[in-house]
Amino acid sequence: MTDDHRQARRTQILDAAQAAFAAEGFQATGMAEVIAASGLSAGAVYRYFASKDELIEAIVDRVLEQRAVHLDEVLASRRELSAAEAVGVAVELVTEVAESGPVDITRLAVQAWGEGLRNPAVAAVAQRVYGRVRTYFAAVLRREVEAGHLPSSFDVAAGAAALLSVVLGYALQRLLMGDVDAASYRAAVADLLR
Amino acid sequence: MTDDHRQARRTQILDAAQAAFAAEGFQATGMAEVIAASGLSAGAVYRYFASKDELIEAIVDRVLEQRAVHLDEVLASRRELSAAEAVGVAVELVTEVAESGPVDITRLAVQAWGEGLRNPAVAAVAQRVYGRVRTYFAAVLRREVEAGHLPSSFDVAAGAAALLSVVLGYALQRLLMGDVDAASYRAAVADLLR
Amino acid sequence: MTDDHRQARRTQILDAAQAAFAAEGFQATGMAEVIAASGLSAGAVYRYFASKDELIEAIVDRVLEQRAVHLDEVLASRRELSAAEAVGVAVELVTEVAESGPVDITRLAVQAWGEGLRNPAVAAVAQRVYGRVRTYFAAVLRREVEAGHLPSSFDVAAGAAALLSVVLGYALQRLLMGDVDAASYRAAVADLLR
Amino acid sequence: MTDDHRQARRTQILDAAQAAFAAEGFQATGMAEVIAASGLSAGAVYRYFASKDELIEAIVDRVLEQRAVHLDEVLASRRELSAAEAVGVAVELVTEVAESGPVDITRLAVQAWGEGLRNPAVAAVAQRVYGRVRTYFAAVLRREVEAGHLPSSFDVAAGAAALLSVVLGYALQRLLMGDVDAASYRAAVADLLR
DNA sequence: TATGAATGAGGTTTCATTCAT
DNA sequence: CATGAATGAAACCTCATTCAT
Repeated sequence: MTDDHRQARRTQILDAAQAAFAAEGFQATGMAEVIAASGLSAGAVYRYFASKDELIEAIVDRVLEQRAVHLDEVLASRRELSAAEAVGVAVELVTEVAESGPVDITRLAVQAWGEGLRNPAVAAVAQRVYGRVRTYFAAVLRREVEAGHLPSSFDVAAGAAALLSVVLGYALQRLLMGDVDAASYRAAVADLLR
Repeated sequence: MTDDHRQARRTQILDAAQAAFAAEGFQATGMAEVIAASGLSAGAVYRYFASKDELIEAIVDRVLEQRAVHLDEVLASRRELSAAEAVGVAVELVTEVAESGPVDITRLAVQAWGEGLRNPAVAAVAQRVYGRVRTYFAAVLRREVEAGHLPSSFDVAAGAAALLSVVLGYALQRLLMGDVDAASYRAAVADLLR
Repeated sequence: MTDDHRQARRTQILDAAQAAFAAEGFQATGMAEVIAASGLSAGAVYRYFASKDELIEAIVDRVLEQRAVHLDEVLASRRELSAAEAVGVAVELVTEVAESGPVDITRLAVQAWGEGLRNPAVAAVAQRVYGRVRTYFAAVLRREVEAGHLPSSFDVAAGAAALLSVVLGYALQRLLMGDVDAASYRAAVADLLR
Repeated sequence: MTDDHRQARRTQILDAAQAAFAAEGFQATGMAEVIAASGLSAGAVYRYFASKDELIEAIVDRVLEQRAVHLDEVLASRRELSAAEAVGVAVELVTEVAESGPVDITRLAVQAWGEGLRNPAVAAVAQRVYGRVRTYFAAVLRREVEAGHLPSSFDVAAGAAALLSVVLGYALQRLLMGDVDAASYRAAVADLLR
């Protein structure tokens, strides 16, 4: 059959798996749940993904990649942001993604972190995608150095990691602590970064 | 038997479980592995922990609690820290803990985050412990507001969440990305916070 | 379509199945392997053989029948053989068949024996074909009795079974033990039968 | 628990598996059938045999080994047999074993031959046990050579293989053809070997 | 109190076969 | 006539947990 069909089926399965894995994590979710949620048969699911691990990797890749692409798009439309603004945009995006759709996809990211500690393929995906986000933050920080807002000795790469922390930490605390408000968080970050 | 004995056995089991869970995560680690690592029998382990979930909860509680206590102690000895210094101390503590001992306990924290999304008891532990850390950061920030380094409108609670993000994000990126250096990270955070 | 076409397709499938089944046995070989080896689609294979069992039966029938026909031809050209010579010719034929072609078809015979124990249709094929071979051996032995080389009380049918054993046992030991030489075996059999 | 217990359980499982595999062959028999026949749970069976393959190997080993030991004992009590007598004894033993017990164990031997073609461990067992039987037949034949009943040029190893063929071929035809009588077969073999 | 053998439901994956296109 | 995607029962095996000793 056509490649379109293949993509459609993979998407159908990934959508189902995304919801299932987001709810319970990768290891605690059985393939039976994914299969039932997909509306397909076990055989059909295994035609498109050779194993649960392959499915997990595809899910992580898709979710993280989509978020990064999303961030790229938003940032491309908003030029010359300050560090505080860039982080704020990312925080806003996390919030929007979390609240859109039937399941909160940001839960998957947290699950992916744990999975990445035991599955090198998942770790590689995280490194690639988060690396790209850090590269963007690094560019923003470089401009801040050039503008004299940060010392010339400033380590842009380490700073980018710190900004990424602020974003990932927001996503985590939003889910785990449940008491973080996007607007307050953004405002506080802006104040902290001057 | 005596309560001492009971505590000794629980510690023995928790130590074994800590190493096993840190390596592979909670769900992917079998009780058989924990039991073998503990040097006890299945029956003995189940005498002290009624279920795997109870064991997980105890592990998470102990690990997070120990870290918070550790942080308390260090901070109690270093009065009147700035926000940057407080975060720096926490980052340093994460690094020390990670590099001490045969297994990197910070891996457990990341696994606990994922587990907390599906297990309310684990989430409660995280909320309690991370809440305490945030309370400390809030106190630090309050001093910064009083000193005029931050506007009087500054939301200390949200700011404390952001500082916690910087610490947790460091622990995460250290494990998952593998390219974050504690000293550079601390320096960059100090520069970013002025 | 024409009957020729049908025969061509069946042969194409049987050739593929023969190789696959010879390698791994009937039960351990999946239809997927047969289908892939045949170069046809699953649907096509099932158009010509209603089930795996039917395919197995057809394979066994073809292979055993071909061997028996082959033996008939060779024996028809060599009249008035002694028992030792007849067995020797059969042993030679087994060796030639085993060593000709990309896969050793004699492996299929051994697999067919096991299959015959659970599949009456396969057993029936074996009974028919091996029965024919025994009939031929019986004729040879009858001549030996008439020539006075064997007592008149000699049970020709049982003797034929024994001679068949010598041939089948050769095929088996050649495959399973791997240390039987056709020439030595023939010579030893000739000596044993005087 | 004690080693006795372990042996008892293994025997219990092997007995059940023996019956199940004899009926349907190794590949066509599901572990569920073996487990049900054993009266144990799945987990218990897998405590004593790590995999189906390991169980198959243990079954083949036990069955072939028991037959060889049995043959050794019978032959040890009957010294100075002729080749015809030795084969006769073996044929008799095959018949007795086949007819004793609730399932015909000789079926397992035929299944083991097919399995040996795809499973090297099974082939190794067959080589070892049948090799021992051939060694015994070789000793018998050596005596026949020394007694002048066979030429001094006689290849005892090849001759032993031929005698083994007569025994294995009897077992096979008894099962597959169903029309071989032990007494007639033995008499015919005796006549053929003079 | 401690053991570890036993449980059996549930895990992931494969398989012969069908049928809409 | 031919395709190959889809089926879903069944395959092998693991697992958290229990309980007789």
